[in-house]
Formats: sequence, structure tokens, C-alpha cells
Amino acid sequence: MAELRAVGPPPRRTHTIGEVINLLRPEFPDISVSKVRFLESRGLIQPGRSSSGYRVFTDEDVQRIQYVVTEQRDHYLPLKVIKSKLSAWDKGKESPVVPDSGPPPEAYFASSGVSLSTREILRSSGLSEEHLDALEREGIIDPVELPDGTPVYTDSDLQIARAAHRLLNRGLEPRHLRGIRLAADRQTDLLGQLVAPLLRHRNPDNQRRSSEILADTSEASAIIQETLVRSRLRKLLEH
Amino acid sequence: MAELRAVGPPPRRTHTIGEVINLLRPEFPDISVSKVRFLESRGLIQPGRSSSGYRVFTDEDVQRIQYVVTEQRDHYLPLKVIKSKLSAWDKGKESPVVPDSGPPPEAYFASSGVSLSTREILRSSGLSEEHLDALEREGIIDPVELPDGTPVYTDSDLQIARAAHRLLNRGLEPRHLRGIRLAADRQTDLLGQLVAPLLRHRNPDNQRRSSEILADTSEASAIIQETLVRSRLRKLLEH
DNA sequence: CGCGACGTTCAACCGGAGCTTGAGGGTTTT
DNA sequence: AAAACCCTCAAGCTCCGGTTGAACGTCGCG
Repeated sequence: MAELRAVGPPPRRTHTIGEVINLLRPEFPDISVSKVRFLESRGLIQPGRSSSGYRVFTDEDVQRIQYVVTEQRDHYLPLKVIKSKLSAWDKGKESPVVPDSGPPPEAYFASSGVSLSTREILRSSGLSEEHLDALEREGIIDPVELPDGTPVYTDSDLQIARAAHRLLNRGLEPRHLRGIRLAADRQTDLLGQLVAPLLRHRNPDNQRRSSEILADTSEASAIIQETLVRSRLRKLLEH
Repeated sequence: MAELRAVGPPPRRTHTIGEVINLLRPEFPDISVSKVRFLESRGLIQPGRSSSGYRVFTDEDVQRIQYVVTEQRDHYLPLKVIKSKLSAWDKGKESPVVPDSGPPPEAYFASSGVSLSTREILRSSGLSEEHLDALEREGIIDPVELPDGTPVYTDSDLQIARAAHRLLNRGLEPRHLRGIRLAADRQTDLLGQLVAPLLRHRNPDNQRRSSEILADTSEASAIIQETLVRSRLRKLLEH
């Protein structure tokens, strides 16, 4: 054998395809030799080759594979899209083009642009006027005000209003919801700090990266919190 | 055109399927009659029917369709996933007459009963040993201990571990996650108080009601919080 | 009242994504 | 020299997300 010895700083271990599978199998049980070969055929990875034609995987190759399967699992992304993210992550190199078939990169934060009047949000949420007022006082809902003072609600406000309605129906008071708002504030701060450096020198690329990071991390932290709450409540129910 | 004129009380217009696609065609050129019918067959929408069997779409139905195709376009989500997001979304307005064919109420708290060893959760989450330790120290993950002291992890723990892995990858420290735990604790307390009276004299019926209440309210508060966070982060990105 | 545009169901079909399988054969390890 | 591992290439397979076509009902205009 003896091919790429790469005297460099990192302990350049290499792996055969079988070893790679064994490395990844625990975290990704449905990885397989054929799948890895398939990923190569699709251009997502380019492992080296030994003199006898065997694939030779560096640790970085392994990481790439891991990235691919993680994106599949966590975000259901098609391989094409993962490939393009990968080649971006792959930094420099060529890559541009992306012919006119470029889908929006991050619409996680897109808003529908719907706007509602007070009457409309009351009607579509089922909230009483007093409750809506109270929610606004608690900062749970805060509409934009037009120059003339009439409030305009977004679809986020509507969603919140509906969910709040459910809670109030169950006997919670508006002031109880303050805690939820505080938690949201804290989370926003935390995640905001993550991207603050990027946003300081703002340019389209940093913007894109920021929204990607925020989309990913806010989802992850929501998952943690919900799972925690659920498992705690389960215990509570079990006595 | 005249769509949302902030004054109309019930803009209760309805549409036939052909009208619907004409409405959506400009933004989504590849919408089609058969696609809409297909979405219905998959349970993503449930338009009403006229006496002669024609589908009757309200504006809200149209919005739902729009939501679906937007998610497909922007996030490549499989319909299954969109469906589940959608059903979370429209839980928000449901008070009258849920016919007895409701979804299982206790299913929300069902656990899969899977249990994992330390090695297994490390491998399956990709977390390092130190990180797992730290998460346990922060109370984010807390395994049950067998009599002999070996920890046993549940699938909730695995989910949390994976999500935490994503956060740690992005540069957060385990201690940053403490805040998430605290928020979860507070929420649990809040919701727990709601059912405390019921659980005091426990009987199967109260048990059922409790789990229904908790399922509903914990979902609603999660929706509020996530929506708040998202809309705040959006503002942050917009500058 | 007739005709064309539009609607309905249902079953069959389809193209692409994402692999898997198998045949046939070489290499490395024990 | 067997066992275990690797290779390629072609074919196949399942699922998803629809489309198509046949056979038929309904709406509304002239």
C-alpha cells in the first residue's frame, strides 16, 4: 500500500470503506457500503484510491459523509442540495454558477406578509378583546402601529394569539404567559450572540450564514426544550 | 383584486378547484388541479364539498395549500413532515365539535421504551464524552441509574443529545444550555400547576384529562415560544 | 335543451431519488 | 489457499409526488 502518507501535522489516518462504515454505523445505523459508493457516484465525496483501486478515506472524507447523512436526517435535504451546501462549505474552489434554478437559500425566517386588523385577529383567534390587550401588555404580541395609530398584526401574531387562546381556555392567566416571553427573550439573546460577530460587518454572505445558523440552532434548542418538558410532564403523570 | 381589506368581517369567499389554481398559479407555476386533489388524498387539506360533490375551498384552504407548496419549495420538506407541521399549526383553532374521531390524547406522551447505554448514546448522538458529562451536570440529560450504577438513557435523551450536539457544534458551550433547561423547568411547573388539583385525587378519568390538558397546553406554549423566537430573530436579521 | 367548460372518481402509469442486489472478478489477510 | 474484503457495472427496487385517461356528473350560457 503506502500511498498518501501526508507527513503533515494531523495524524493522517486513512480507512477502507468497511472501516468507514463501522465508524459511522453507531450513529447512523442505515449507512452501508453501497450507500457510500453511491454518494461518490453522485459527487458528494471523492475519496482517494490505493494503487490497487481500493477507496481510501481520510478523516475529512469521513466527516463529509457524516455531514451528508446528518443533513438528511435532520433536515430531509435532497442530495443535490447537500452537495451544493457541501461545495460551499468546501470553501474556495470553483462553485459559482448554480444556474437559474437556484432555490432560495433560507426561507426559514420568511414571513407570509399577511397583515390583519384588530377585528380580524380577534375573530380568527377567538381571543377576547381584554385578553388581546393583556397579551400586548405582556409583550407576547406586539403589533406594528401605523402612523395613524391603528395596529397591524402579522401572521406570527395570529399564530401566537391562537396558541395563547388555547392556554387561556385552560385556565391560565395572561400574566402566566410572561414567563414564556422571558424564555423567548433569553433564547433570542443567546442565539443572537452566536451571530453577532457576523452581523457586525454585514454583507450578503454573512447574512446568509447567520440565517442558516439561527435556523439550525433555534430549531435545535426548541427540540431540546420541548423534549425536556414533555419528558418531565410524562414523569409527572406517571406519578 | 381586493383581498385583505382590513375591514371586512367575514370575507367568506369560496372557490372551485379551478379558481384555486388560477389564484396560485402566478406564484407557483407548477401547481395543478391533480396536485391539489393529490394533497387532499394525502390528508394535507380537507376542502368542503358542495351538494353536487364539487370541492369548495375557503380562503383558509387556499392559504394551507400555499403553505404546503411554499414549504416544498423553500425547505424541500417531504409531505409527511409538512403535514405534521400543518396539524400542529391548525390545532390552534378548534373549539367546537371535535367528533369522537380525535387523535389519541395520550399518544403525545408515549415513549418508545427504547433504552441505550452510555456507549450507545455517545455513538448515536455524536457527542463527546466530556460533552455528555457536561450535559448531565447541567441537568439537560439525566439518565436513570440501574441498581449497579450504570446509567440508562431513553430515546428522549437521545433526541436531546442530538439537538445539543448541533448547538455545541455551532460554538455554544454546555453551560449555555442551562438556560434552556431552566426554561423547561419553569414551563413544567407552570403547566403542572394546572393539573395539580386533578392529580391530587387521582383516578383514571382525571389521569386522562390531565394528560389531555398537558398535551394541549405544552404544545401551545411551545408554539408561542418558538414563534416569538423566530419573529425576534427575523427582526434581528433584518437589522 | 344542448353543448362545452368544468368538476368528480379510480386505477394505472410515470420519472426521479436513493439506494440495493447480483454477477463477475481482483486483492489482502490469516 | 481459503476467507474476507474490495472493485465495477448493470439491473432492479421502493417510495414519493404526482400525471394521465376513461367513464361519468354538473354548471351555465345561448
